[in-house]
Amino acid sequence: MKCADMEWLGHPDCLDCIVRYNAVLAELDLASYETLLRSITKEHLPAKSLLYVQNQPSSDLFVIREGVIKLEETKADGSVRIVRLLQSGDVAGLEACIDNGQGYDQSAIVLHGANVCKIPYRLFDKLAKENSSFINNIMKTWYKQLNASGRVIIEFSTGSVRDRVARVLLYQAEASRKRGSAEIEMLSIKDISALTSVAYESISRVMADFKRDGLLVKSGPYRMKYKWAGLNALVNHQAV
Amino acid sequence: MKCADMEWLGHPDCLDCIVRYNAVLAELDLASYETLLRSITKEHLPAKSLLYVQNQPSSDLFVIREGVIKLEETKADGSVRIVRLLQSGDVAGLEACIDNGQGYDQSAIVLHGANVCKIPYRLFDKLAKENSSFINNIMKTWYKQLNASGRVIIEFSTGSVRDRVARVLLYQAEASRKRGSAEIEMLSIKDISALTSVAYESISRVMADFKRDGLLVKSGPYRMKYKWAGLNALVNHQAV
DNA sequence: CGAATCTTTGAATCCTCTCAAGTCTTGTGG
DNA sequence: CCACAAGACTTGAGAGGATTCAAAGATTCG
Repeated sequence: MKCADMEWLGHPDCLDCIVRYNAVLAELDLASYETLLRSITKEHLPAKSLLYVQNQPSSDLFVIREGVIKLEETKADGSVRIVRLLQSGDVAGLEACIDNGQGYDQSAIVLHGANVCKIPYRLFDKLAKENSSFINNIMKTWYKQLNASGRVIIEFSTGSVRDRVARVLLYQAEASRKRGSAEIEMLSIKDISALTSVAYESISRVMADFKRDGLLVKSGPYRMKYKWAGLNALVNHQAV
Repeated sequence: MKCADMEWLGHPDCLDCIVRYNAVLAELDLASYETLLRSITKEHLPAKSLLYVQNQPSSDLFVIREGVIKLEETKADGSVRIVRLLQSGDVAGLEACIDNGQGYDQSAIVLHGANVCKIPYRLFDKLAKENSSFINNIMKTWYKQLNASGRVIIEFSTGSVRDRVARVLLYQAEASRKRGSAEIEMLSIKDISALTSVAYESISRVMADFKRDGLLVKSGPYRMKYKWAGLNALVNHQAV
């Protein structure tokens, strides 16, 4: 589905999305906008589809609008690890653009369905050359995102299993809160396992505890309601 | 010690260092170089001194020439974690410059003594404004550094204690190899503990094993010789 | 040389993993 | 719309690794 078909130009959603989340395009004049927006496609991707594959030559970057995307990295020894989770507003595949289409660092996999905007690398590159502050802003945003998510990953990889799972849930909850929702889109137990480096059976046990304690209540397929305060207390080792 | 005093201009060491490691200044003409280099100071810092402190307003960035610097982050609950190790050629404090002097993300602490080049943020900023490709290059370099070190940190945080310690040692060994040395500047057991989130007693036990097996031999204060092949085999779970 | 700090080592406990056997979901095809 | 197969999740029990607490032994630096 082409942007033009969607009346992207001036589409409040789009402007809001790109400008707000990347704070990048504010300085471009409208003509540049038009060029930019017309070659962006808006796509719906079903569960388990691939945005891109690790090491493959890169041609696009993506802005996530809805849903959760996991970035999986396969190491030399064949083990797979989720190194980041992307949600609404996050950008996927920028590393490849920065590196001139040399290849993606990870594979990007849709969890339970997602809406994304696909931006051709060529466009990105052109825009970067025409407007030098564009790439500076992108880089700053990207740096912050990378830095923040790096910290998150460390938190998912340390502490007791209980703490780790609680932190993953809180991370999910935080994103859902921003969208004004009281539900989270559940990661599968195996995904949480790949994210935390914990055996999936152990995750299952902890999740069962959380449900017993009423911290989590299933509210639909792949959906759960959560108790923010309770999870927070867990992570900070306080009484509820 | 001012740059001018050290005959920095044209100093092969300096050109080599900045140009080679950051691939950033190559495009600047010599006049720009002169402005730049004169306000850079070269400093020797003793063990345990601070390059900067977390959250303090930032005014400088640093290029590490010799020695090891640890970046420590204190979390809200008071716990401290080493989130990165910097060695020769790495850049410290760039995040603060990108964020307009808003404050450093971590505290940077010298381990056993270090030589660094201190670059005022103002200079950096000025240069960035005068030369738009400057900051792009810096960002690319920085992105790669951040990305690589993020991956390293994950490796330090997962797997058995034995694996983690071996990976830390290998990481150190790799840096020492680049300098053409067969020794590593040892981290203290507590530093390794803060880096791997493992109890320091457990680290001690593993290190004792390594010494018993001849993988490590003490060669001076804070110095050790290492067996590359043996450590590698450990991490990859192969026989030696 | 001596105080402070860092490291080693032991033993008991606790946590997490592994293996194994079920149960529950989800989505597909009749 | 239901039934079934495949995959996801749960739960138990035992083994092993890591932490903790405690006390003694090295190092380093002034």
